[in-house]
Amino acid sequence: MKRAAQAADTRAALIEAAKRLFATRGYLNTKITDITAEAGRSAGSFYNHFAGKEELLEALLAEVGAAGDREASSAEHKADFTDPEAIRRHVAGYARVYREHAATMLALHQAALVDEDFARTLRAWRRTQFDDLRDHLAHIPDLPASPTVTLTLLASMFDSLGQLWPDIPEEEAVEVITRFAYRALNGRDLPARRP
Amino acid sequence: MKRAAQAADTRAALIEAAKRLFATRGYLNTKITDITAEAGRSAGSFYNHFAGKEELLEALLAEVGAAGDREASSAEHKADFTDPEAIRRHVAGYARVYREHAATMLALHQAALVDEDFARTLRAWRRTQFDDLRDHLAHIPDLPASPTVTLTLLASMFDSLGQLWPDIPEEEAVEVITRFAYRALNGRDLPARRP
DNA sequence: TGTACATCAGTGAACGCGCGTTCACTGATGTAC
DNA sequence: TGTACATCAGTGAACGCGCGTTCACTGATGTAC
Repeated sequence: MKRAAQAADTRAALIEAAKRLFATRGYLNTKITDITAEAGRSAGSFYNHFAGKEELLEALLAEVGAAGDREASSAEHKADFTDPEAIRRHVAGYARVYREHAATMLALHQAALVDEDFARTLRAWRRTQFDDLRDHLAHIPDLPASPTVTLTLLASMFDSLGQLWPDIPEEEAVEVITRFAYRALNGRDLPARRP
Repeated sequence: MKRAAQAADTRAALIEAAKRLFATRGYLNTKITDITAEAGRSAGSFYNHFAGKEELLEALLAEVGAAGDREASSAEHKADFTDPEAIRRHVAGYARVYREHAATMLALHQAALVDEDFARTLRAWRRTQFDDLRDHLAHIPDLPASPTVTLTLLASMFDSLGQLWPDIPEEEAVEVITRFAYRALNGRDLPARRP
């Protein structure tokens, strides 16, 4: 079975090359021949594995989706955002997925700008994220705004992880966003952390 | 002077057409021939006025820059973010510029993804915005994080205006973001508003 | 185990589409006298 | 004011570049007998 292994190697090499290039130049600026060159294969080889750049991105998204599912099922998922620890765990989980899949997330955002299919995919992910978070706001007595609007602002704070990292160590970024979010949601400062 | 007027007309028509298309399809999805068609001119006419799509975008940015300058000099610009009114005015000013130039801002963000020059322009704008805001944090006794990090998160909240609007009336969006920001910065709820 | 043939991953030159850009042309406006 | 020429905005067909995609070919791996 050397042939199948060879094919799998090439496919993996293309995917890794694409991630590297997406991370540095971005999805839109990366040509298919850039990917094959970076992977050390010929241009034509690409089409043995993917119908186009879109299909490659879908393969990357499948990886993230699988990781996200594992994430969701593993953590027992404290569900009350009046508890700072619940916020912290969420932000940390988000940070982990982000760190491991930054290139893919960036690529998805860029692809969504020019491709309606990926725009739909991105909206669907957002919706999933929102539905998960919505329950966690239930116990907060005095939200700063309606749940939906609060979620929008909360999500944009979570997204700023991408701007903080890697300028700032991950743990610190998580801590800062947690504190920011806790204050905004609950209208008071974070209580001192239990050790 | 009919000729100069004619040329100015066409230039204006191209700019307006571009704004409409940038707002609906985005900058990256808009072809030069789309713009000329929308403006009711021939393809070649475009190059009498702009060297390319980039130069047209720069013309749009010049408009926004001029508006922003007027903004900055007109408001006397309360400068202490322990005062909710100071936050509110800032957010409102930002909202006004955003409403009037949403298409241009969107186009700039998209252009920055594929064009290093526009990426620099965008970073420079961000820096200007930051420098303005930095002073306003000086009187806050207990910031949620270092000034720079706080600014990053604050800016991303200001940016969520673009996601709220126009789903939500501008005044309400301003109010919500103000409250969110006040809580996050000062660690307590917004005092009741003086009438 | 050996031979003959089939299959398949990979190659890279060639093809062709989409779109930015050019350019010879038109007709209207401006200028010289 | 009138005539002859110059200039300029606009036109749209044609050109050509960049890049995605194809395809005939190669050589290695797999299969049949």
